[in-house]
Amino acid sequence: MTEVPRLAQVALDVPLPGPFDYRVPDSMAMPAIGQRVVVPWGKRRLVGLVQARPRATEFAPERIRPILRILDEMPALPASWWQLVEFAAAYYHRSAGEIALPALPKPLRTVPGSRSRDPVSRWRKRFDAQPRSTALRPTPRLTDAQRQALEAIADARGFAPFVLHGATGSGKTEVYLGWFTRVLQDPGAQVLLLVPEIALTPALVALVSTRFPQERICVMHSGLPDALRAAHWLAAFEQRARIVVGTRLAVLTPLPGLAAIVVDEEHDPSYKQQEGVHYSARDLAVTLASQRRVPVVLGSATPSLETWNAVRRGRYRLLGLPERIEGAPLPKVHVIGTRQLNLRHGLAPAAIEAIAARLQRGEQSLVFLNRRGFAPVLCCPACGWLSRCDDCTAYRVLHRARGAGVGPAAHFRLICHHCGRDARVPRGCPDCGNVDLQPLGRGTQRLEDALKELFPEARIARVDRDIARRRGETERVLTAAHAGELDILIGTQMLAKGHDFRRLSLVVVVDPDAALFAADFRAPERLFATLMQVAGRAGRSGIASEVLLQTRYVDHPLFAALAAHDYEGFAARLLADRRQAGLPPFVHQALLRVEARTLDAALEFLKAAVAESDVCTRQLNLPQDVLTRYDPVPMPLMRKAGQERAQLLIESGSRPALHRHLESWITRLRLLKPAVRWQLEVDPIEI
DNA sequence: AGCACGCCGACT
DNA sequence: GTCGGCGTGCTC
Repeated sequence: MTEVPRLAQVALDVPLPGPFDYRVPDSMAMPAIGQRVVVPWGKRRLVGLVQARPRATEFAPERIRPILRILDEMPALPASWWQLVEFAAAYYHRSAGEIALPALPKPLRTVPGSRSRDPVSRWRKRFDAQPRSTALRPTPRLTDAQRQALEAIADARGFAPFVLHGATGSGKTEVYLGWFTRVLQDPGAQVLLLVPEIALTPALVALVSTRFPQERICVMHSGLPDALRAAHWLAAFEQRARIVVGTRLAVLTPLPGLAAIVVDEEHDPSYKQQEGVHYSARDLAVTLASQRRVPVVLGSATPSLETWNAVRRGRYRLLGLPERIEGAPLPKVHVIGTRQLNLRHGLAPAAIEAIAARLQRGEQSLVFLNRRGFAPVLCCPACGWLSRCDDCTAYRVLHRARGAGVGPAAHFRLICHHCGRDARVPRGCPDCGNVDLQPLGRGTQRLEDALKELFPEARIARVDRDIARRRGETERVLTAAHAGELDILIGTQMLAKGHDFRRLSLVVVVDPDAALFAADFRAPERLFATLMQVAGRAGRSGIASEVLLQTRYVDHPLFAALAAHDYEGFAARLLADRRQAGLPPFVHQALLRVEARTLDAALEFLKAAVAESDVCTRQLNLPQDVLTRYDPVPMPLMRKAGQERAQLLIESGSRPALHRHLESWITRLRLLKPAVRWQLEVDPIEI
């Protein structure tokens, strides 16, 4: 410890423990905590955030470098924001800088060039110049259940977590909006609404702005251009925007007036960040609510088992919306066993008839297949060759190339969905030369061809990630669908969320079976949620509607629960299974993931990590059985983009014990300095 | 993560 | 002879 006058600890987005000590030059005013600064970092300069102002340092004083500049065109970030950042840093075992800086809009975390002058006031003007909505839409009459839920939430004071459980079409959104109306009567109040996907924000923002015509809505998601995102972020921070709608990253928006939080579709896996720090925005939203002492509503038709377990234990309060509004009945679900059937292009005769009937009646059908491309794999019937990816442990998927024709003239590519490598289809089998290569299985493109052949007169469109890559195309298709200009929609889960197609009265689910027997223990939970969601697209305007589910496993309990619209029964079963098997939410997990050039190197590192873990357990005096550590194993997708991957799972019934172990483990792992890339993930959702 | 330094293969 | 491959070391 050396006393150094005028010190600042700065959080930086670098994968080192941090924060880092810097000297404040005599000529410079002491920066406030939460202020942005430019500091030297090796040969580079970085933007950082002042995290603390200590009196002494453990770092060799002669190596301490000076802060170069204070960026003070906007106020310092508030302590309430730092509190969440610091919680996340501790919980996910990363430095505060790795949480805080990526949460800032890009222009605020990059060193400003010498000629960029005062973008902040430009952003202010830009946001404030946005027109407000003029079309005021009145609040619809609430059902009794909606009103009861709303009263319960609006009566709550301080931290109060609610689960709003209601089928698609039961009017959860109206409850959120009713709550916001009350909260925003306080002129200083701000509300935060999290949604799982960018695609869902435009419709929601439109709805919210007609309900709150006097407000400008702050939209926060990664699809916004940098400057626009900065303008919105700043408006929220400076309380010029009182309503924030956004995806997971919006949870880290500084909101000084925060008074209400909603996480819509809280079960959705996209709340878990899958790059950088793998945080769960839903979990952080609940923490944020508790830190700020405000109510939080988690809405879903199929709450996650973590959330449902918290309801069962009395930690979250359950509010139910038992029926759809406007008396729209839930669709009738029929499970069709396909083993004994003669399928045409993968479709059961009953499904084809049902689509034909909809065409006749001028109603819409949705055919759901959660697999994009033409066929999942290309094979050689003569020698058994399969279109494997050279760089991944996966098959390349046969895709019809963009703009190419249909039928035999179409030209195809082989694309790996994991690394993106894209190759032309070989003229003949690379192993035996056979020119008659066959696509195996079917994806949405092939299904689209089949439906066009079966129903040449129908207006058919497809929605999946390949379509979404074309600018504005998804929007175009969805608008056409809403306007009733389409008869048959084919799509992946992109189509399952949020949309309200008025004339849709049939959903056909093609081949959901792969997820039934997946290695991931969360697969059934996810499949149930997806199928509930896609089934919920049908009959929202009150037309009698049905869901036809094609499967080889008619007796699977998941389908029985789905047909009975019985989330609670299904959740109870899954929870019982999880408890029995010792899986989350009854244990807490962390995963050490490693990437290396060879699998041996990866496994070697994990073996060393196991030894270090033993040392930690001994040093911390943790009881022998409080932690369970599994053997290092190659990851399900063993090789990705040429990197071999392996992982080590560690779990405990005690979160504090797990976290104490992780904290000291990580310190020791850093000292191993291996030539592999590793990362610790807390609460992994895919194992 | 970047960005340097450093020591071995095919090329203007 | 060098341009550049990525191994490994460092950053308050």
